[in-house]
Amino acid sequence: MRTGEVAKAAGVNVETLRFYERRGILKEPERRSSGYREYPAETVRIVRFIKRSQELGFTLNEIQELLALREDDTRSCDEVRDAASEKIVEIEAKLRKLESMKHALSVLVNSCVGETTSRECPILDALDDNAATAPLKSASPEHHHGE
Amino acid sequence: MRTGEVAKAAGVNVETLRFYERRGILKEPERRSSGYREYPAETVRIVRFIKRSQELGFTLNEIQELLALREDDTRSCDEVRDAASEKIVEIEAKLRKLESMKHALSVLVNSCVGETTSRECPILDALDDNAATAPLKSASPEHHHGE
DNA sequence: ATTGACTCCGTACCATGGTACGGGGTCTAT
DNA sequence: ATAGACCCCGTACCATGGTACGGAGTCAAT
Repeated sequence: MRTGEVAKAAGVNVETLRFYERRGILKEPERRSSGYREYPAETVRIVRFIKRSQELGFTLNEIQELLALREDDTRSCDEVRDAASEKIVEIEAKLRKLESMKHALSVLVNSCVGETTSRECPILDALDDNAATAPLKSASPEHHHGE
Repeated sequence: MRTGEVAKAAGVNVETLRFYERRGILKEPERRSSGYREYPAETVRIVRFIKRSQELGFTLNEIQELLALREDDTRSCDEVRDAASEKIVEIEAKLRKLESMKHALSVLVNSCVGETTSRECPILDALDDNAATAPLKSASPEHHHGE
C-alpha cells in the first residue's frame, strides 16, 4: 500500500506516518524503485492501534514498547512476558482510578437528583489520595473550609 | 497557605500553580497586603485532583469542566447532572478500551508461558475496531492470524 | 539592619505529538 | 507529452502542559 492509502485507511494524515517513521515507532517500509514507500497491509492496524492506545493515555514511547512486544522473536519469551505484565499492572492502576472517578461522578449525578445544589462536592473526595488506592471511604476530619 | 506550601503538599512545582492560574484552571487566590498569594487549604486537593485526572488522560480543558461541576451553585442542577453524565459515558468508553487492552496483554502473557515466541501477536487483534466498541466477546471466530 | 528563604512578575524555553509548506519527482490516463 | 493526482524530502510551525530564569520585593530571625 502507498502512504496515502494507509493514511486514509487508518484515518490519519500522511504526514503522521512519516512522523511515526522518524520517531521510530513505525519501521521503515520497503521502497519502490521510484522511492515511494510500499507498506504492508498490517500497517493500517498498527496505526489504528497507536491511535487507540493514545486515547487511553499511553505515550508514543509506551506504545512503542507495547508494539515491541509483538514482533519479538529475538527477545526471550520471559522478557516479553515480563514487559507485558508490567503494562498490565499499569493498566490496572488506570482502571482503578477511572472507576473511582466514575463513582465520584455518579455520586454527583445522584446527589443532583434532589434539590441539593452541588455543595460539598463529592468530586474532589472521590479522587482523594485514598480514593485512588483504597476502594472507598468518606470519613476524614477536614472541616476547616475557607478562612 | 502560601504557594510554596501548596506546591509542596500537592507535589507540584510552584510555577505550575501560577501556570494553572494563568490558564484559568485555578481561580485567583486572595492576596496578602504584600502581594503574596494566600490559598485556601482546599487548593491542595484540587491540584491533586488535576494531576490524577491527567494520568487518566483528561486534558486540562476537560479537567476544568469537571471542576466546574463542583462549585456550581449558579448553574442549574440539571446542567450539572448532564455534564457529569456525559463525562461518565466518556469514562466508560475508556474503561472498555483499557479492559480490552488488558485482555490482549493477558493473552500475550499466557501465550508466552509455553514455547510460543510471540508470533501472530494478539496485541493488535485486541484493539481492533470491534474490540474497543463491543463490551467483550471472547468467543468469536477470529482465527485469521496474519495473511 | 542584614541574611536567607520565600514570593512576585514577565518572558523564554522545553518536550510531546503532530500539521503545514513548498519545491521537486512519479505515475497514469488521455 | 502534458495534466492531475500522488509521493518525496526537509524545514517550519502549531498547541499543550509545563519548567526555568532573573531581577526585585517580603518576611522572619538574629
